[in-house]
Amino acid sequence: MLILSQPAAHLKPTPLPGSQRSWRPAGAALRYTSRLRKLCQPIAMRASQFLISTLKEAPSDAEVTSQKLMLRAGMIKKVAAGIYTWMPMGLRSLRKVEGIVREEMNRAGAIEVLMPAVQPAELWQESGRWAFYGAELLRFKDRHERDFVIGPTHEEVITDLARRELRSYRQLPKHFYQIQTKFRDEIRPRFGVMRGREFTMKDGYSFHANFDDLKREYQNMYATYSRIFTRLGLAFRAVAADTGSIGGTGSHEFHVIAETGEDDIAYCPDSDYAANVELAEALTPAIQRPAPAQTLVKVATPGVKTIEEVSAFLKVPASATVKSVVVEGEDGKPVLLLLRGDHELNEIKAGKLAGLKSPLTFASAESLRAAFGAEGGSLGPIGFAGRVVMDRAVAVMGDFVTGANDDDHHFTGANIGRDFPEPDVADLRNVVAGDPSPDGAGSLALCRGIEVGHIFQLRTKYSEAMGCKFLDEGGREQVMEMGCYGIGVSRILGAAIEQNYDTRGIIWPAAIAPYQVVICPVGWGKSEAVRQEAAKLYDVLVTAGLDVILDDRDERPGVMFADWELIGVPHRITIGDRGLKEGLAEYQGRRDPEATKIPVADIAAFVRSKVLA
RNA sequence: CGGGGAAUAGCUCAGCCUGGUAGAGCACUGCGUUCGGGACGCAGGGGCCGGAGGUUCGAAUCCUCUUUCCCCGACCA
Repeated sequence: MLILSQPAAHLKPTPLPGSQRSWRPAGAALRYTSRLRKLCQPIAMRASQFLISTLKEAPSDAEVTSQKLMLRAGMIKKVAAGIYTWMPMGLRSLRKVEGIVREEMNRAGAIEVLMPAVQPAELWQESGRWAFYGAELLRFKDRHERDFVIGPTHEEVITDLARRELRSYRQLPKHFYQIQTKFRDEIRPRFGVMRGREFTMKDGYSFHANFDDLKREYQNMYATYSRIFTRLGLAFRAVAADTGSIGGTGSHEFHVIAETGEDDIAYCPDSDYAANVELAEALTPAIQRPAPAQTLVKVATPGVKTIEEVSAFLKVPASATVKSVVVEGEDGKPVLLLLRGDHELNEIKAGKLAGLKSPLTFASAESLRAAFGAEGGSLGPIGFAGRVVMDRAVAVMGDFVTGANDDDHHFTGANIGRDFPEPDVADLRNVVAGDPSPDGAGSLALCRGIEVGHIFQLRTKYSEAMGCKFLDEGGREQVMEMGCYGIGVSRILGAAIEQNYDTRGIIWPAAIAPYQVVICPVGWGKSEAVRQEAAKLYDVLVTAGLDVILDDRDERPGVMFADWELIGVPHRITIGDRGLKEGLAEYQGRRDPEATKIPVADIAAFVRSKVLA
């Protein structure tokens, strides 16, 4: 009914899929070869056949640059919190990252497998992680009421595979990897693909007859990861890391350096040293503790609680104050930790102190009152009878300010030894910029990083728990040594953008741009000459093996330029009547301030050299 | 988990206080004019105003519940 009511002019013949628009240059031969190439070279594309879905405004819930740009460029679409569809444009980049990772993993001697995303609970119960892993592990039951999980990682499945398949030292070492979708039910998914719940990860697991061989493979992966991130065109740093909840010893994280990173990294500009701030050692200062010069004075500090307030009220720098942190000991008694006022407690380091409750637990207000006779904000070591541990930086302080264990009072001129007993000394704080590098090569600087890779020496944590054993040369049964190696494939795209963008949009590193080259014909719909030149150039570049897209949407130049700059294609060629009259085309690299005029006859070779550069 | 905010067209938002059957910009469709940096005019299509209940003659608007999303916090003496 609707159709019948429409004027006949609205009824146009529907073009067949893949058919050319009527104004495409005629000629059976050209059409034939072009279609043939399309089959042989599926990477090349005409924009009118592709899906370009750019947005002028980013959805309001997007927070960080990479997320906004990926949404605006139409690379991803949000489906639920932390869950995205990869749009055609984004998928091309994702596949390129996967391709590089796969190539280098294969080159390094690892072999690819594909494990299930859904895993039976039994395996997780066997490793002990069913109970240990929290709500991040998405669990569900099937119709038979059997428990399953959606895999956040695959140690259990691969160890199960290895114990079934590998029985002899002759079969070792083996390194299996996969590129696969993981699910972690993050408390607060954010930053688009950088902290999604569903994400693509390359995870590899190696099995060895002895520790030395594990260490050899660890080095192999260290080198492989460095090669991968170099090929991806990212500025990165390998940092020594805490082994965290996964367990094991020996671990490096690979971080892409970016302002918006979620991790703090301490590195030495003068050496290779780099470590997660949580792990970087704060050395003992190379100075002696000064002799006491002031007398101990108790001063009223009404309403003054925080270090900033104390510092402002008494007009002393925060570095001349000592702050008190009270945690619970194994026996439930409070333990006082002393830190310089301007330093932060490192809970990982503190948690490793002997005799403390694990995990590290801060004392309650009631127990503070009972043990110190004062509230938080007025606590200090003087007069406290329990155990006290001070940071290395505190150990060299004299004449400092600290809480008086009396509400609204502080001491000035406090000194260790004279005013309270000499406490134990430990490394309790986060390093700060300017601290000496632990490798002695200079001083530390801090930066933010996005973790895109992680390598672990797992040792026998899982093989032991799950009975993954082999027979050695002597016929003795031994537990395998294991390593595991992860790369956040989808996160890499977000990280790459955080590192490479401008006001116009994304600036993809060449290796992972969805297309290498875009041809923008100005006046496609009305100029036969433009169509011919553009189509010819397109065919030449496709034949040359370049990853090229021809923007035949017949949009105005401003729209085309804005779209492709947003999408971040590295190389753009503009062809228009104006230039053709003089035999010229234009080339503009994504980072170039303006276009360069190049003779039409040379443009293909010119672009080719740019792409290969 | 605690606290705050939001939910209206594909996207960004207005309307809500002071109830009266829903708007703008961008996007989309048609026609015309334009045509080298996100064009213009005219004419259109598109929303059970997150869901459920209540108050009312009448609810996007007021009330209750619910769902979803977002933000902040979870180092502090």
